[in-house]
Amino acid sequence: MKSTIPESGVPIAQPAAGNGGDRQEASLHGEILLRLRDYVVEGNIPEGARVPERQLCEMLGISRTPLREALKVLASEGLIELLPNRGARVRQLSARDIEELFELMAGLESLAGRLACEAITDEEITAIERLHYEMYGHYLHRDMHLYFQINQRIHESIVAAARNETLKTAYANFAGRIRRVRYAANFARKRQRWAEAMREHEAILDALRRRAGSELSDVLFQHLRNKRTAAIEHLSEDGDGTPEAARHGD
Amino acid sequence: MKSTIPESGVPIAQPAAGNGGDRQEASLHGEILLRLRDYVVEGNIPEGARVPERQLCEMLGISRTPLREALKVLASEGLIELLPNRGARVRQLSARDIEELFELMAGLESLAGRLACEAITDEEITAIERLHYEMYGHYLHRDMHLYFQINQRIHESIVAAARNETLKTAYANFAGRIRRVRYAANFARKRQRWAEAMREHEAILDALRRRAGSELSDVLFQHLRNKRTAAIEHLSEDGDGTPEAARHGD
DNA sequence: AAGCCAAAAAATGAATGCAGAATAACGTCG
DNA sequence: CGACGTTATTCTGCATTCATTTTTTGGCTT
Repeated sequence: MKSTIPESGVPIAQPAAGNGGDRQEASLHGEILLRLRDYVVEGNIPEGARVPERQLCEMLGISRTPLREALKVLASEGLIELLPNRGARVRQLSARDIEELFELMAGLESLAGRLACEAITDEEITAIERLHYEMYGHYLHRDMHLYFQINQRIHESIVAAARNETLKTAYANFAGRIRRVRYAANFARKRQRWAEAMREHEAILDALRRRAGSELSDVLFQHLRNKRTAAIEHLSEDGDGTPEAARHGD
Repeated sequence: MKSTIPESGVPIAQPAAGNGGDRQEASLHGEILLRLRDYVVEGNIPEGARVPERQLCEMLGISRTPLREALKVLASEGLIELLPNRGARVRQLSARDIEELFELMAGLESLAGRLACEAITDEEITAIERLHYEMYGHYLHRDMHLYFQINQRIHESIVAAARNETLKTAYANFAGRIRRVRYAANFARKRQRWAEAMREHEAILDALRRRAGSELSDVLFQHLRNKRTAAIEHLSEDGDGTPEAARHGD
């Protein structure tokens, strides 16, 4: 049997106690949607692999109807592809696709920064400052894993401070699409780039403190664009490997 | 009054010769999706109105299965709402929703401008200049309709020049969501605001010519933000509706 | 007559069934 | 022995059917 889906994990098919921050908790197709989305985003299905409906139905213990509804939605979100009469495949992102997504994310976060400057409270800035220093500590200790975790939280905080739910949703959507490669992108950072990123983060914080919207917008965009560049380089260097650098000890 | 959908028009239910620039032309649910999306975006269904599946099925001459798939997608696109066990409704945008969408559109177009500066050709700039002067003519003649038409094309040209299909798609998606109110937003422009918009457009063109990415990003954002403000003011002036306005198409 | 409860009708959500396409399996021919 | 054409199986796409939920309608009580 050429099961494209690893049956070992079985992260789906459980009651799924508390679902995430999305609507549609009640209906079955909504539940399925949330689980399938997570399942795909987490990378449980190899890229470009065929996703047989039958198998997923058994996995989820449901009929094909709600599953197919969920698949349509996932396709509209850009996570999977629906080939006519040939089923669903996990969307394979070309290098250009990834580049475009990074640009888009940079634009959205740049926008978030600009908006945040108009609405952010001193308390929120203080919170971000705390995160920043914590991140700096991880940087000094060369703890990439924790560093990226905090880094993520900082960027999320900025998006949250923009006070724009629509933006937040869109941001989350696109973030989901590139989540796999984003992982690689993070580890693409060499020492030098890492130091650079830290300096950029200080500039971000500085602009935020001064509520300098345009400036923050600019700095954020450049920061994320650099990240993108690093990611692209990394991807073209070695297809997928996450070598010794992946161990956060260093 | 039960039938929330005007049966007179019947713009759907035809062979639908050439469908638009989207994928999924082959499958039935894809076809349905395109038609339903247009149908909703064009404002054929009153806002907040219930959309009975049965009626749409008859209208489209299909069974409920593909229709429901299309509805799920439209919901994920934000055009309609799916209330559990209570059917689909055309999404009612609150003032805040509209504001958020305008901000988002401004951000996307601001991003487009920045990216465009890196890739745009002289020919494209010349084309936009031509559009600009044409628009200026309509401005002088106080021809709002043609003015807005050209205005739209200019903004589309900028998005196209960004060379980012993902951005373009996202832009189109959000544009669809606010298409109704956007029309109102255009006519919200009073004389004074109109002159201001013209000046801003010149600044946009100027920054574009110099390929000044950050600057163009800034100018575009402010330009669209002003537009937004005008729209919001306009909406709060005469509460809701503008049903007759929707007639004129674009 | 107004309000409320109950039963009927209709609509939604999900499962099953069926036709057509695509893939796999098989046998034949070169 | 390999390539190709044919058949069989699997899978997708849509329609139909079944089970709940909601909404309506009718009747009853106050």
